[in-house]
Amino acid sequence: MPALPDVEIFRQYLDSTSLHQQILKVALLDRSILRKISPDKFRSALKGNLLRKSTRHGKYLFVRLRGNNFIGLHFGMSGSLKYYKDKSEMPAHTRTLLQFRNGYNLAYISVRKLGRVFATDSVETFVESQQLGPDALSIDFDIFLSVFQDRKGTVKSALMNQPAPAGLGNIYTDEILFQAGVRPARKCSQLARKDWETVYHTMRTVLKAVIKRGAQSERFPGSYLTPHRDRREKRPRCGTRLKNKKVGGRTTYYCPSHQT
DNA sequence: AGTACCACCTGACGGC
DNA sequence: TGCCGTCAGGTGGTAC
Repeated sequence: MPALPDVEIFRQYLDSTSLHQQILKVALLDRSILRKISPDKFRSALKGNLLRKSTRHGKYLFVRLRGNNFIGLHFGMSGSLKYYKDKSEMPAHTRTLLQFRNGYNLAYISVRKLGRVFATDSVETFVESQQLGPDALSIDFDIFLSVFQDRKGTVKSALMNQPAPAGLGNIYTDEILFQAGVRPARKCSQLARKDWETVYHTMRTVLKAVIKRGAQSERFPGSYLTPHRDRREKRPRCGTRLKNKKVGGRTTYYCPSHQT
């Protein structure tokens, strides 16, 4: 699930469990998750160090170690963090593990190994090198509009395209468009400024609401689309059956009567 | 520039 | 029960 809201929850989780704790040991269980850093450098960067401050940009979580040393975490399609004490609680698919002085551990989990761990000495430089645009919760409307105005593809592809507002994934893009009343397959060129205003404000509202609910879909308001993304349970919302189809290569759900 | 397809991986699920 | 095909919330590459 790791799009912007999920990563924000991971960030808060990391803050509330692991910040300012001394790292005694680093276990790298699968080195294939590392990017732009060798296993030795990764271990030595963390060992004996503290996690000093966390920040998030889009779907990336950054943790400052000391000085200008940062670790960047990306969670792919199936990643998460877990803080636990007893060895027996180590989650399946833990790829790397920090052991703290207080006896607790922080596991970075990536089931499908699509997550990645980076090192960088500047978050700004890293964000540029990944060609990420402003974060979806930080971008202002004028920039937002300028990104989309001249695009030729569909609204959904444009929103999901990371250079634009960074952080939206498949699920939340559908949710935003559902609540904004815009069909995912509409062409960007068909939307007026007023429509983009609606999409923009809906994007902010949805992301904030989802974060407030811990990014757990079972806690989302009943009017949300997300809990009903299921091929077997296409639940109607306004008396109409939800449709699903591929848009931009991704499974997409929408309400044909409510979204135009 | 946009799109379509493949690849990276593992697990869950439906069909038979 | 078990095997098999398909699909999954992300990203990056290539080819048209």
